[in-house]
Amino acid sequence: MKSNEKIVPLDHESRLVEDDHHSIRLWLRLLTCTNMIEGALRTRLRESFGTTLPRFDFMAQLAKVSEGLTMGELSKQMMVSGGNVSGIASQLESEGLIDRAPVPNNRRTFCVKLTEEGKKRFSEMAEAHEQWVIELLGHLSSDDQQRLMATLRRVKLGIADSLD
Amino acid sequence: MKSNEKIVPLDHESRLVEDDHHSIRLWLRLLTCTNMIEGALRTRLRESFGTTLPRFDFMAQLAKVSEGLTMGELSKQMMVSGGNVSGIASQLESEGLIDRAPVPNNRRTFCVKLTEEGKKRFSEMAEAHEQWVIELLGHLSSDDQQRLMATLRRVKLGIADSLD
DNA sequence: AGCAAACGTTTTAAGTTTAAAATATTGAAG
DNA sequence: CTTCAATATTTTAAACTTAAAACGTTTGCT
Repeated sequence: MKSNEKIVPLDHESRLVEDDHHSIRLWLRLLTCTNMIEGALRTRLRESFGTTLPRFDFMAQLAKVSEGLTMGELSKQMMVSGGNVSGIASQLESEGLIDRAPVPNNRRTFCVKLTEEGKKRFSEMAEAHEQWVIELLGHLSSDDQQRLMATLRRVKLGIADSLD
Repeated sequence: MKSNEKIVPLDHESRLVEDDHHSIRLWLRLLTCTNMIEGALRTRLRESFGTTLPRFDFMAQLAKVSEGLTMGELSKQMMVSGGNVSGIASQLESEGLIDRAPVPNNRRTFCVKLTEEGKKRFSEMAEAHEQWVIELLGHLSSDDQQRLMATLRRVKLGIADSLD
């Protein structure tokens, strides 16, 4: 069974088992919510702008930082593999939306930035994207949003913690 | 800017704008949490059992329902495209973990079930999976878990609502 | 200087995912 | 009975994703 390597009074143990199932259900619900939002955003990005979520995310990271980012930083921010950002970058570069500039004292890295065209295209998409997210999450009360934000912060820190 | 098609007193409007950003930040945090958990589970499933998250999810859906499911039901439950379950099903079938049986009065659909071997393999994985999820989420207090569950329920319903 | 380990990125191979087109079956209306 | 729309699934093409290997670069150590 589960969590029974420790011997505990029965009601405590059954409580533990209940909590265990709660963790799974919580995870599945979290996943469902994320999938629903992701799906809605993907569909709309495609229909409205003919682009994809990963391309949008890539550009969003760059838009936040005017100095540009290295491929490694992008990979970390986006939480995807290095090879992944590499592929998306080639596409965006060939479309003239980003620019890879060499860095003075390090020939291994690039400084990736949005081009002017890239900034323009991104800002068009970003406004629509923000409205979509508000449409999807804005029905929550301000209090709910704040509490959720705080709880997810604890989730995030707890996970980081349990991954050493 | 944003949300300013209505004219409202300035402090209300700036409050609105703040809430807007909160929605985006909330979405990004939700996504981060989900990605972290998904990544951890994927890595462990691969290292411990040489399988993948989608294959595990597919089997998990079947394990919940002894009568079996059709491909369409699986697709809906897993919230992925039909073509996707189709591909995963062929793999699992060729490995002898699931079984596709024709349905009496409808030659279009299959009834997909776990084989005995599939049930055995799944139950081994399920226990480890549950422990991993508890490890990742169990640090939240029981109260936090319950509140989070309730709030995510509202999120889910609100999204379903805003998608018509 | 020479060399090994670490770093940053790209490439590769295998697999996942999607949207859309294709296929096959059912049901219903004329 | 025939045809046409709806249903259930599979196939296809393009894109994304990962882990691991390969590559060039940097850094530190002797």
